[in-house]
Order: sequence, then structure tokens, then C-alpha cells
Amino acid sequence: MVLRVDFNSDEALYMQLRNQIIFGIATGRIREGDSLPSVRQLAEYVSINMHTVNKAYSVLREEGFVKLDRRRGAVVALESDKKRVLEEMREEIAVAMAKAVCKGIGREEVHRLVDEIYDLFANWEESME
Amino acid sequence: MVLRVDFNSDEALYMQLRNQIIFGIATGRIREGDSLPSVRQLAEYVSINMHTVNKAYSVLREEGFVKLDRRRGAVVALESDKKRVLEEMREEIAVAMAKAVCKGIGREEVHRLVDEIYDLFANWEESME
DNA sequence: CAACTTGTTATATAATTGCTATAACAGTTA
DNA sequence: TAACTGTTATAGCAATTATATAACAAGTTG
Repeated sequence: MVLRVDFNSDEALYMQLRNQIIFGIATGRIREGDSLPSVRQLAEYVSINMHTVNKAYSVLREEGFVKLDRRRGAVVALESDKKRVLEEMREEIAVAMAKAVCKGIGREEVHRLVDEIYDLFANWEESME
Repeated sequence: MVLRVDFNSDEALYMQLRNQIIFGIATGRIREGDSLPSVRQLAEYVSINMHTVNKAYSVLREEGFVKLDRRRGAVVALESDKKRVLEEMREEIAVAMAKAVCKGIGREEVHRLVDEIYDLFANWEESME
């Protein structure tokens, strides 16, 4: 899977990597048990510092997406506490939804958007990359 | 409406204010045409600097929630370009939804969460504060 | 064994961001 | 005039982000 960073983005580089890897898992391009590149390999590949990649991997570990192993590097291992995941999600989308309500977006429109994004994940094709 | 800031939060103070005001509008506690407190009043009230409040108001103006006027201060004025609002929302919830998909959350569960939050906004009672 | 790779840890430095502090200015209101 | 608005400018401090070097222990490979 292709990983890139945008140096002109106002989003932190380690967060860009984190997000791309999460998208990779959600779209099935990265599967449970897969190994991610080593921190040094990925750092050289995207032309950033080793520690920045390491921070991305550390965040992914704390969030229950990978396990870090001295032998195999970062291995995708999904740890799921559904109740906690839903609680986190509520926090993350609450402000976005409040904004939408203020601007007159109805719940049907949000449902449609949610379905659109779900379909995007489910029907991901390598040709889209 | 009561506004507070949490100095121990890792969220920027001006963003805390911005979010609370957006929630206030979404729940109907603040209505179109209402004036927000002056930057100096609110700054003193929550014990932060004037410029931090000013930044919160500036963000709200850029996002189309208020208009800043030298006479009446910050006045709630909702400017809505639905297409743009939905585009922004997609960006804001995409990562959260990718996380949910990774952790095995189905779209029905997300719909339920969306409805819950919508109900929270619609049925807001002053007694909840 | 030796060479190499893994994550991990430790420093140090520079740039940016968030927040504060003070001060002043122009326009509005009473 | 006096008191209030938002706005602008400057300065300083702390935390975050990203970088650069360097070293270490543990596992893998030739």
C-alpha cells in the first residue's frame, strides 16, 4: 500500500501516517497479521525522520491497531472494546454533527453520508489508488 | 448559557469555547440574532486572556456562525452552504468512521449513534445543565 | 561467531502553536 | 467626554512537532 505525507498540510506528519494506516485497514488493503514497514524503512521511503514514524506506530499501538514487536516490527492486531470504541466515536463526531445541525442538515442527510463512506470502504478497489 | 473552560484538557482553550458555542446553537440555547458576550467580558468571566476569546470568535466567523460587529460584538448569524458543510463533515468524520470499521462497528450502529446525538440536540432541556 | 536488522531510549536543536501580557487605536454608545 | 466595542501590534513563555545523532539490547541471518 502506498503511503505519502504532505509537508504543506497543517496536520502533523505522524497523524497523517496514522490516518492513512487506519484507512488502509478499513478498506482491507492492510489485513490483520500483516507487518508494517520498519520505522527506518518507512522513514526513508517518505523522507521523514525515524522518530516521526515511531510516534505514528506508538499512537496506533495505544489505540489498539497494532502490536510492536522487536522481531517483526509493527504487526496489525485489532483489539476491540466495542463500548469504548463507540464512546470515542461519539466524542469525535459530536462537534461535526452540532455544526451540521446549526447549518440545517437533517439526520437523513447524515445517514446518507455515513452510508456513502461505508460504501467507499467496502467497495475499495486497487484501481482507485 | 454557561460557558466554562477546562485548563487540564489537551484541547486548546479557544477550541473549547468554539465548540461550546456551536453546541449552544445546535441545542437552541443560543439563537440566530443573539449577541455573544464581548471578548473582554467573556475573558474575565472564564479567567482567560482577551485574545484567546477573540480567536474563538474569529474561528466562528470564518466558519460562518457569527458576524463580528464593532457595535454589537459577536452576533449569531448562520451562513449555510449545504454542499460545503457536508464536504467538511465528510472530512471530519471519515477517520472516526474508519476507526469504527476496523473495530467491527456496523453501519446500523453508527446510524443509531447519529440518531442518539440528534435526539440529544433536539430534546435539550435547561434542566440538563 | 560476526554483521545486520529490529524497536527503544537519550539528548539536543529549531520551528510552530497556544496562551498570556500590555498597549494603543478607531469606531460606537450613552 | 467617558465608557464601551473589535482590532492590531509587540513581546515573552511553554508545549508540541520534527529533526539530527547516537547508542543499546534482542532477534535474525550469513
